[in-house]
Amino acid sequence: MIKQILRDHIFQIVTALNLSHDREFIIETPTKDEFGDYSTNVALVLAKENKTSPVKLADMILKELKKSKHYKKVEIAGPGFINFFLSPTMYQNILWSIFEAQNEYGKSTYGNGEKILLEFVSANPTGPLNIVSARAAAFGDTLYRIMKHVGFDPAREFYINDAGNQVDILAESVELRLREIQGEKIGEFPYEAYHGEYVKHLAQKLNSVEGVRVFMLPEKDRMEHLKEFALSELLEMQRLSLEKFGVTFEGWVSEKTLRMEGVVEEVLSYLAEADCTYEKEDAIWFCSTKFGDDKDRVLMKSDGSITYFVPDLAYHLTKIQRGYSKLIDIFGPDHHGYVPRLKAAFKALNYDENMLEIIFLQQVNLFESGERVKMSKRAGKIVTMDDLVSVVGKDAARYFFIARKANAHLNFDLELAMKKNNENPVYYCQYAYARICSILKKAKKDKVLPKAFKEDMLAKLVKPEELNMMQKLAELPDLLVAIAEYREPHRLTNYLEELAAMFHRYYAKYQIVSEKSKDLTKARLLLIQIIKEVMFICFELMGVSAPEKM
RNA sequence: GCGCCAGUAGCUCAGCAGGAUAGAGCAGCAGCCUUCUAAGCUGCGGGUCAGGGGUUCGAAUCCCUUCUGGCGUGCCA
Repeated sequence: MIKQILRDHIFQIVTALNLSHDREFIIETPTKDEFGDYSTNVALVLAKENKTSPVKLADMILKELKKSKHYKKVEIAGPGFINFFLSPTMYQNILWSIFEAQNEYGKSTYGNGEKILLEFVSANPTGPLNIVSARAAAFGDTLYRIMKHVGFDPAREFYINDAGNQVDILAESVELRLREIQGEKIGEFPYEAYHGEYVKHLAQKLNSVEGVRVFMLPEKDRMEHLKEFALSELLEMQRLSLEKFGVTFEGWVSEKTLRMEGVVEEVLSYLAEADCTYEKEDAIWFCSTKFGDDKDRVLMKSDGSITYFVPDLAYHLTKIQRGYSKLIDIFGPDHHGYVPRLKAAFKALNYDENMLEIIFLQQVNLFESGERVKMSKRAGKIVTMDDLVSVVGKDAARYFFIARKANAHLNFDLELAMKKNNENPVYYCQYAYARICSILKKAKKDKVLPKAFKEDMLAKLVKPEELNMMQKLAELPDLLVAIAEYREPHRLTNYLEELAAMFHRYYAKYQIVSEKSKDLTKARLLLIQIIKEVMFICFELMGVSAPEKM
């Protein structure tokens, strides 16, 4: 916001001075206060192409900048940086515009309505969602919300792997448990089967509804029946877990349905037409190595069944057909090897491979009393998303998951997430919000809260802490754009923590409702009202609640 | 072996897209409630940005290389 104003101004000057300006310059907020509120490297960057020294060039630009009233001071520093010290009036104007924007603040048309498909979670419907899925859900959903806020047209999708091997094994696992319940000796439960308790629960449920009738069906029909039953149950369970987590999807796409629509054959024929398939050892292969993959991949196995890859590729093609220009897949850490073949297929079929963007989330390690919590999927010992949410709550879980950048391992400290003090960043931020609400409430009760805020009330805000907060508040729109563009939601939690810290410090140092000056009180109440609104937007974008009382 | 990701304070992590003397929180030590929520605030110490080379006015950031850790490398999904 402010950066854009400064950028435009500099650009105007550079053009007016007839300077060559091929290279990009930046506006940044310096780490040190003495370097101003903002600074630019424009003179450093453009010196060479204008055949002059950075300091001389900075001097030329500075002369023009000084003509403006927006700046309290502009100066040259170091090797040729130009530092800006903004006037309080400029900050006050911006603050007022934030107040007027209300919940619309930070919204923009940056994304130009570009249709973006975010696919995430897409877990196998063979068990409860685990914590990596939870991370994906929090990450994908927050990214969705932020992208939408800055003018993209994103959609969330969950791809259901309801066909194929894993599902067969699921059905078999349920059948075994069912036989067990009905008193049959099944011996040792097979190694590959699903060992989780939830399989027993499924079997119990089926038993209480249908009992032995299940086994009156012929084998083939019985397996279909079991599959259908288990899938719908588990899918519903997953959907509920996500809903409790505040995550919904615009679309649930079933692999089985895709297969029935004949897309598998289509994809095979496309690849064949592009002359990218061949037969070997009774299987049909895709020569993905021609397009950068490590090895060729099987499309149709020697037993005539299809690999996971084919319907998944078909699914991706439907995304393009539905008009999405960017396909973002959010994957867990165990899918690295899968990307080259997808990209290879895009190339083979003459689609721009850059349409496909993969974000990898690294694994999540749970820690309890400094000890890593061991999980084992086969033994059925996984900490599920529901477990986590019931222990630490939705707010802490969502917050912790987006607080780290995607491609870093996430050490999830369960105790920290449950703590209710300033060590826990979620509470730290929420507490700042609740404090503001409390002050506003009290001000209203004491009849010092103005009926309507007016812009000129802000003139009283000149303390450095106040100006710094205004600057921080003004950063949000640029930040949201950067988050959407670089797919880095974690920067929002950083921002919120910084803002909360600024407020807590301010609160400790200054009295907001003061008997001495009514005008100052009004100004400060307006300021915290705006902080509240901005914090609310942040919480909303993260899917974390903003409590008015704690 | 090959591929992907990571390595920043004792610990957990930021570092705004190449900028000025690298920042928080926690842990440690010392303080602050008769005052709008102490679920808070203030002060002090703490670094070979894994090592080495390169690119340039300038590198934690970009390139090369070595080391360490995690993950992947199915006719599983």
